[in-house]
Amino acid sequence: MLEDASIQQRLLQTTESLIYAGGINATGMDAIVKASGVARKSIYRLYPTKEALVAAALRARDERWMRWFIDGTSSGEPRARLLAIFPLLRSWFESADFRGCAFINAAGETGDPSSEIRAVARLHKQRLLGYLNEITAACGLADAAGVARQLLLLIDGATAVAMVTGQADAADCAGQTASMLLQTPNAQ
Amino acid sequence: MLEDASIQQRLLQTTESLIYAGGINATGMDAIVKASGVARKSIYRLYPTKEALVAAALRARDERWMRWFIDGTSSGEPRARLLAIFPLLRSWFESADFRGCAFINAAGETGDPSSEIRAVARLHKQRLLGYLNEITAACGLADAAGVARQLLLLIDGATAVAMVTGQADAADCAGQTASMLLQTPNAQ
DNA sequence: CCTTGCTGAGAACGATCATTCTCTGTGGTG
DNA sequence: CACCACAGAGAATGATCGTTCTCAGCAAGG
Repeated sequence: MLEDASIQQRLLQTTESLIYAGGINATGMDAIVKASGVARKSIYRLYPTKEALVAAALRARDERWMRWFIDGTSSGEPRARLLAIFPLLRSWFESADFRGCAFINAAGETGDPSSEIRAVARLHKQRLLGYLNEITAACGLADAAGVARQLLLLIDGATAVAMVTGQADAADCAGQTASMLLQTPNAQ
Repeated sequence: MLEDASIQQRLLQTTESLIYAGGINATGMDAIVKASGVARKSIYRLYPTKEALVAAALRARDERWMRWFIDGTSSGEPRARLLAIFPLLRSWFESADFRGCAFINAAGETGDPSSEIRAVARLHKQRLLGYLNEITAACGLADAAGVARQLLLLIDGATAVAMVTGQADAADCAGQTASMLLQTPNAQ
């Protein structure tokens, strides 16, 4: 028997990329079964419903995305780490399968605010904000929490604009804005 | 006979609010027929397919939203108009049926980049950017076009964050960032 | 060997999807 | 009055949805 973890990872990975590429509602269980090679019965034993499967796939994406984001912004002095965010985003925007923020897309597609999917999206933004807070605090900024929130706006704004318009240089624009924020008397 | 415009407006208005509240794919034609009181046959005579109907409803929302946005930012001197954007956004975020930017949501739900829906979303962002450009140009900023793009990022970022987290004060955060942008030596 | 439990493959289910069709007015124009 | 195009209501259609069920194969434990 293949280990449990293997089949589960394969299922979550397939689900994640299918719903990221085509949307949640437009992705049927048939497609997930066919693309992942995991049997329907196994899927429903692991997750009681499609919504639970999608939520789990989004949680897996959260882990992967945050790891990618942290890896790309963890070297150098704090200020350089902060400004490294935006070239990193640009490389993401330029990748062939870029389709915006999976969590904003998922939340936008989900009507019910108390849905598990919305909860995962909220958690992702909280985690991202928490990490941004670490960096701004390390920069010694007077209002580290406030600047972190501003950075979150710039990141999500650039991601949304790049998704809708296809212009990857939205990342550069956000980066310019961020460097202005660091030049204000905000710095300690 | 009720005028053509009346039934068409009623249809588009109903479609718009249903898909804004529940998403495109989750909103069935049955629901649109029932909520609008417009017969199926009439809908399909006006629009050949659901996608065309949704695109038309989004175009109608574009007009309505832009009018609302321009109305709320058209009085006073240019700089005041610019800063009036963010309280206006906040009032939107606080409204009961706020669900983020309808165009980002729609684009995020639509996999095909060449879809008509994506085209409407692109057009909306272009129109918004064009209007922001008018304001920044009226402010006499050195890099009016660049600041307009930054404002667009802040607006979309605040809208996305407010949608996911439910925190309406994302608008205040974006407003603080915008007023910093105006204090930099960017001003002419 | 036999049982037990999980696998993949796929059939079956009722519900709902977008779309087309039929039927019954109904209001305006000749 | 007769005609015609469109209105609303809803039935029919074939496809697809999420979910459950069946069945054969295979690995591990007694």
